[in-house]
Amino acid sequence: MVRDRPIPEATVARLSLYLRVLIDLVAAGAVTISSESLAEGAGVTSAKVRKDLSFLGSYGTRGKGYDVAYLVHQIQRELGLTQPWPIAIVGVGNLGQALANFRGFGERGFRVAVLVDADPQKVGGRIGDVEVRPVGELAPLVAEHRVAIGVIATPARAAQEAADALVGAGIRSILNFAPAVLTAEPGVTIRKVDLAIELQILAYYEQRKAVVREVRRGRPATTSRS
Amino acid sequence: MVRDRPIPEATVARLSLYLRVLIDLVAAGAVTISSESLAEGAGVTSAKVRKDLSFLGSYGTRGKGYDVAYLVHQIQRELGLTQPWPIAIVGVGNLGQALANFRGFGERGFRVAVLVDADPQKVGGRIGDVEVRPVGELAPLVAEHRVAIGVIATPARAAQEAADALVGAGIRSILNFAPAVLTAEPGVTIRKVDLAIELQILAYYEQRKAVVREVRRGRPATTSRS
DNA sequence: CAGTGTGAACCTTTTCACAGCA
DNA sequence: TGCTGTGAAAAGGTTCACACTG
Repeated sequence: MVRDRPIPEATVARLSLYLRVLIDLVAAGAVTISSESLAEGAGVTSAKVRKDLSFLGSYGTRGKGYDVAYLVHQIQRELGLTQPWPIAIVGVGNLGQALANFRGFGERGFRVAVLVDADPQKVGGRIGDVEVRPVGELAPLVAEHRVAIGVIATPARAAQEAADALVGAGIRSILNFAPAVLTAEPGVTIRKVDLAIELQILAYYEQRKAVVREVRRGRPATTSRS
Repeated sequence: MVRDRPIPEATVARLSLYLRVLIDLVAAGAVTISSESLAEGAGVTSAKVRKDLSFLGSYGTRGKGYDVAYLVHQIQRELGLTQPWPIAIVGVGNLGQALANFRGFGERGFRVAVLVDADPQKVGGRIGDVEVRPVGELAPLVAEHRVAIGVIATPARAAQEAADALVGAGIRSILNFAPAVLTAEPGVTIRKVDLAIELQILAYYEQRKAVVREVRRGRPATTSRS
């Protein structure tokens, strides 16, 4: 059963992370794990782990830790990963191909079921055992494969069109990799991953580090606001 | 000058987003913009825009809005984007190639200066005008091109090794695309982008939507906690 | 008077610290 | 005794609402 109260988004993201660590632990033969060890494996604090897991219910044993296999099961159930999700990718350029080939998806509950591209040159090609089809065929393909999640891997200028096509095909959950802000009717969830933004955040902190180094080297620290 | 107080990370991420919108506006010939319009273009609220921009100082004009060109300049300066950052990518598989070819980087202040791969088969290949070199040559290449930011696009099992190589080459800021938790000495910043996690978050909400639809269709709502 | 700049309220998330249980 | 589960406190981020100004 799914809980009435939704789990905080920050926790959902980490549950996914714990799942990865736990699956490795199962493979390594571990039977139980403490919040401390799981935290170390996931790169977070143990208090966070315990609080996060408490949203699933009380599955730990005081004094011992958590049963690894059971925890994997509970997290998968909560995240809706009991069966693989078929996904559709719009845009088979470099990024689309990388995503279609990404083994991490298969290992973590997703299956690339549909690939479409607006470029007729790309139609007919194959990635793995999936053939690239024209965008126009999206709706029947989505229906046929019962796709519920779409991924946009087009250039920015084609992204809104791709989103419209996905929504038109009945998809209500979209992951957008194009650097563009997309709009859709209420009820459609759009998440974005902006690769350049991630780099820019890094550059911001790198720049700060450089300044700190410079200040340490003997320059007076500035206190002014401009 | 860089502010003594760091800007909140959430704000840094959005500044980057505003920048993209503003650059488009400059191209379109806009001279001033209100927080309202910028908010619409970036997909956020106007209060957020104003609060975010206030971290840069008071660059708006009451009653009119912000000078677009000046704002672009200020954000670039704050984010450290006044000159392009040379970056190094470790791993030239599907994802590494996609990243190396990603035009968004070039447009947003980054330049792929170094590409390395552990696979001798891949060494010698070219992506754009950059040749793929062996991982062993990372240190001199990083020094030569003054690279300060590294990107890991290897499979998970090779990611820690890639991180060690980058740190050994003097890099202190790393963006990790491999689904693995990496460790490095203090002073090294590691950010991660986990493509599968993003999909899993989406799947979680999609699953919840499905449950809500089912409940609406006549099933009694559950109130139990398990 | 349109639209910025910003305290204050509010909400979310993290951290703390310890009671309670195996 | 060791480790979970969780209230309570703290920190971080968002939204509100309005004084202020060009």
